[in-house]
Amino acid sequence: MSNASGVIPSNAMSTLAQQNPHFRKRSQIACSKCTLGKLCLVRNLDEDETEQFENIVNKSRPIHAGEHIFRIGDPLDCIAAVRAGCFKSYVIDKNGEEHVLGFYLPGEIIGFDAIDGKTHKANVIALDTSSVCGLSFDSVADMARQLPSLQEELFRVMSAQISELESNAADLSAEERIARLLCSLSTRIARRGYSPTEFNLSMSRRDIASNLRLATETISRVLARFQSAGLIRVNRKKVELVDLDKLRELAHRDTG
Amino acid sequence: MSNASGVIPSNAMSTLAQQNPHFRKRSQIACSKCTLGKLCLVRNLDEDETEQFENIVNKSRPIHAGEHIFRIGDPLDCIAAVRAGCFKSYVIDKNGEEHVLGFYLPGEIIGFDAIDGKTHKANVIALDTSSVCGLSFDSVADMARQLPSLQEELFRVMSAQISELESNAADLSAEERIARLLCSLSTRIARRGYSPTEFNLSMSRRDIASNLRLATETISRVLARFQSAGLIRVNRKKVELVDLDKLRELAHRDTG
DNA sequence: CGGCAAATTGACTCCACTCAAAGGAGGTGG
DNA sequence: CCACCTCCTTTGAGTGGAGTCAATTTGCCG
Repeated sequence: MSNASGVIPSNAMSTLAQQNPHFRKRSQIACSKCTLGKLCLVRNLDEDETEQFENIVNKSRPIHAGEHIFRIGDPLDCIAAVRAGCFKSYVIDKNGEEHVLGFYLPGEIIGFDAIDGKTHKANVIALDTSSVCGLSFDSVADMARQLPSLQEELFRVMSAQISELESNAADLSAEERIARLLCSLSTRIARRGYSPTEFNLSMSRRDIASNLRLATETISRVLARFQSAGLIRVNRKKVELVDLDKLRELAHRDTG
Repeated sequence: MSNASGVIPSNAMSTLAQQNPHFRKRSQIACSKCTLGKLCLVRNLDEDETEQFENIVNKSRPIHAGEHIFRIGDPLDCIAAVRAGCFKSYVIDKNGEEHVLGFYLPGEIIGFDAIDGKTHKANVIALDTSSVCGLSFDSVADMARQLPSLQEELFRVMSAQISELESNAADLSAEERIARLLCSLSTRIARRGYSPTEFNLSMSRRDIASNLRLATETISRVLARFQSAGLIRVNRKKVELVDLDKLRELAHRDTG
């Protein structure tokens, strides 16, 4: 499947964060007052530092489901911190097949893969109505040299992404992979104070399948199997994790 | 398979880079005179900066095949830059199965996954007689705040690792995965000035299989198939890439 | 209501795994 | 130096989990 609909070729995109329409400077909501609170890069910054940080943040306008914020080849103007909604990153292989690399929830940073080579290596598209904060990477790096705890946080988040990707490389069965994704979403959603056992799957079955290297039909079948085993209850996009412990057990094959 | 042979439990390991026997300060070979030259983190440092950098580097003694330099749970004293030889990183899952996360060649940095959580997330073992430079991560980070090009290089290398891991997540056939590994090794070996078409596989078939999420037998079979197709010539650890172009074609399914 | 895409369900296929066994290669001890 | 042992690798035969193909159902939106 190709993403047909007359998309803007990436080289038509602007090359500066300030010019990218998604990341234009807007009426600010101070980082210190952001609902994400301590989930973002400002985690360990004190009041003064947070204020400093706010100066390099561009809040975006609302982004509608289906809108791209990055495309492969875009120059690394900025990385993005998800404020609300949900994104997926993906590439298209030479057979025209889409491959979903990952999902991004509020508080997570998109674009670390773009630092090497200074161009984005994946397309990133909103799955829900969303918003992001754009961060000029150069400015963040500059500021990180002044603020040790910002640099530390950057290294930490990148390191966590490396760990996460390494552990995703494991050779798991379809059930294990799906259990793992459900648990991962649960944890990440819970961090923001929402229910860890009841949430919406913003992504389609096809997106899940692509991300987990499975067929769409397998997702349906395994979710049905989980449901009849009493592990979850699922209806379209709504899932309830009935037996989170057992799901976690299924998911965590690692760490001997 | 479990790694039996009376290994030192990780908590018996020392907690400071200076105490870790692998990374004791030794007779220095200056970074500026290192055979790796511009492959290491000092890539973009000028003469003075390189000299400064040398002060935080601990060269290791020779490390024999089968020796560990990190174990899961070890505190993040230092990360390691491979000087010579070859390493693999791996975890043991709860079934006692080893899973190989990656291979490391000279010039590559081991341990970025340890920054988050400040403990190593994988075991790292030498596959050949090897040596490494130990870098106290805290010192590197401190210095990165003084030297913009060091900071840039750190971000760049971590970013590259994220990209690499993302692209490894693709759903490839056994042939594609093996072709990709061969091409990857070829490129990384060529960077150091050695032949891109003739080299040694330091790792066993089993290690390759584990890393690529395949069975050992599949590695043998596919290599045999590649050989009879005239793509490679292989004898035990020795491989010659006869038709590198066709291998690359097989490997690069990505980037549409 | 009608049209379309997403999701589900069923039947069959195939790639890679498992099980099994036979060759090498390298190391050790007598 | 050779016999022996062990581990790694290769090769063969059969199995199974997930994919493919196809048909149907469901939900969504104009």
